Amino acid sequence: MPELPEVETVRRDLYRLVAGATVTRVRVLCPGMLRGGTPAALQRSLRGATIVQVARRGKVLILRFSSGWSLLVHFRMTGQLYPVGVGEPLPAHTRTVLELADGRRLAHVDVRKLGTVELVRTDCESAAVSLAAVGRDALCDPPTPQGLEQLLARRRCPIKAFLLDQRALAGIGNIYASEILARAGIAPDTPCHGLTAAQIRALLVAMRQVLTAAVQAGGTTISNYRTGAGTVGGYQTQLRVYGRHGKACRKRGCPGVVERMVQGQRSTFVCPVCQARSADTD
DNA sequence: AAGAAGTCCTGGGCGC
DNA sequence: TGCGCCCAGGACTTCT
Repeated sequence: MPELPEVETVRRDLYRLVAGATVTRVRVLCPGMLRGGTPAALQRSLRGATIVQVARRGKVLILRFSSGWSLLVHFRMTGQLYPVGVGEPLPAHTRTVLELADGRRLAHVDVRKLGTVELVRTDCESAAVSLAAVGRDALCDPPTPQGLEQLLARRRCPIKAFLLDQRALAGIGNIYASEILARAGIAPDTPCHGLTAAQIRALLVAMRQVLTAAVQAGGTTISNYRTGAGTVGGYQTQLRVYGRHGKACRKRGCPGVVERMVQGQRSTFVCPVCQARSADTD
């Protein structure tokens, strides 16, 4: 479940490992995952081109090529992207392969095929389908407390649902939404418009702290996330609530036991002590 | 118009 | 041992 810290880790690894590499051939093994393009168009646009930049917006990874084309990769649940060494076999569930001039292959692996790959001209990136509903980046371009307050005042949905909505704030998924709310001490089902100014400031601080620490740790590996170097992340050992139902809250001195609840068909993990609903938010 | 619910997809875990 | 069921959840579509 790659979210912002995982995609950022992949971005940094790929920049280090494949920037400057030249594509000699593109193999599309699962055409159904392509968005707005054909295997032939990928071949025409990327063959002979050099990877010049690796960027990210929200959870979307952007490979920019010297030919003036960009490849937008969304990992959804199980996507991975990493170079495979010369002579090594392609991993199971490889969906797209960029063969490189030095013999390595940049493999796009996705067990569940929920991810997407979109070819778009670099000068028209903002018009891409993959970026159409992507708002400002939660890590690199967060709103001010006043700006967030204005956004939240208009929304009546639970704050957890707001954090998962990529149109407002891009990059946060189910794991980090739980973690950010735990750190901020906010109950996930608090209606957006019921948050106090102090809670909104705490939310922004928690968001920055959690996302920054997760990027530093190389992301969270719960099931099959891999970094751009093919290794596992390290943030799973620092998770405060996610996946820890029945275990003690990790906040120092807190006697709470983490609970699991279902909200919008998604698991949410919460410490009932740190994240107690205040009486006036109902 | 906003929010809720359904859909896609497949490996792994679980119960019988 | 093996079968079948259900779960994981990001984003899109459809419904209310």
